[in-house]
Amino acid sequence: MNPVAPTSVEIENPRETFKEFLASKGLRVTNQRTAIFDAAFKIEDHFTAEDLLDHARALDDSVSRATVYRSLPLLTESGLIREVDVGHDNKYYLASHRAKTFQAQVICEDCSHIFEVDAPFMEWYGKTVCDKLDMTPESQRLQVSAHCSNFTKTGSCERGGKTVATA
Amino acid sequence: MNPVAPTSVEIENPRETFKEFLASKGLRVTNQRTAIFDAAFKIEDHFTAEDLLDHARALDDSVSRATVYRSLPLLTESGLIREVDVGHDNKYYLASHRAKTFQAQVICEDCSHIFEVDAPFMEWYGKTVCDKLDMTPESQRLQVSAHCSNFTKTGSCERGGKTVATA
DNA sequence: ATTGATGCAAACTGTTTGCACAGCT
DNA sequence: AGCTGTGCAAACAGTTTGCATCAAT
Repeated sequence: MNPVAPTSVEIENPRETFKEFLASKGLRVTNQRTAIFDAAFKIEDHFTAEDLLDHARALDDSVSRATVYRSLPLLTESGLIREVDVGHDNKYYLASHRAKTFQAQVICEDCSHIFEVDAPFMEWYGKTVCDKLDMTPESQRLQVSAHCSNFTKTGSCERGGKTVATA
Repeated sequence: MNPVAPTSVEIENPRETFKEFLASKGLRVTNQRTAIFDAAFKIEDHFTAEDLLDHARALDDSVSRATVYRSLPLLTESGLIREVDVGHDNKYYLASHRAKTFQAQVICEDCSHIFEVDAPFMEWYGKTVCDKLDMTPESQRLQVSAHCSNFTKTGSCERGGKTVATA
């Protein structure tokens, strides 16, 4: 559909990839880490640390909050989970296979829903601006806060559970 | 220089404007509120709540942390101060007369310095994307995290105190 | 004189950390 | 056995709030 859409990195065996990542850093593959990873990879939406704790506990009830917080940096470092900083109260995360490389977020002010939309030009923009400042771009993010016209009318902006919109 | 640069709203008498804002909401003009506003308007850089407390106390040492936090929403509501959410640990603010309407931020990962740069296309982008989702854009922000090549070489990326760069 | 605004300190939220114990390898 | 990873609870940072007092209108 979109001829220049950024490609999402599709990983064959993500869990194995995670284990390899741990091994490569000399870290152990524990039940908790596996449960946390499995949970994170399975959640279809953007999630918070607390959400992740809930889901991970459903898989292994020995998982503690501390371990979730200690694992999150590992997950993001491995590239399998990405941090989506909306600037709101707490941080959000999203499994990488649900997001493409350069995407912007549209945050619904009414229901807090986060839509991921393609924004391939972001890379170019970051480079252009950084060149002028003699800097090297590391990452960029583009976020639009918006109101759902559906919500304003009907008082609800549920979109049938569709979370990752490719507008 | 820039033919389509967004214009910064220049206010003749900002302190008076703030007083009028307070009056219009039936709020009292207190010494503390005035001190906090004066401090905020005078700070040349992006500032945190704590920075503002320091500066406000220099003008009126009776100002408390609680009042600063209680005043910040007033300042942003009045439009005289704007919130610049960098997603980092704490929130940053900036006097509106130091920022233009559509600007992006380049955040130096090395010294945490925030550069404001023109990004007039943001408005267009927000509208375009929101149309597709049947939403109404409220605000948009574009942020680039970057490394300062100067810092990497010399271990310092002070740019002569220049904070608001118009790249 | 009213009634809103303030300072203080305690509460709160999200996250991090010290410590003793559990469990990989 | 040795040492990493864990759960627990306490610590932490930034922000919010309840309450008695203070001061703008």
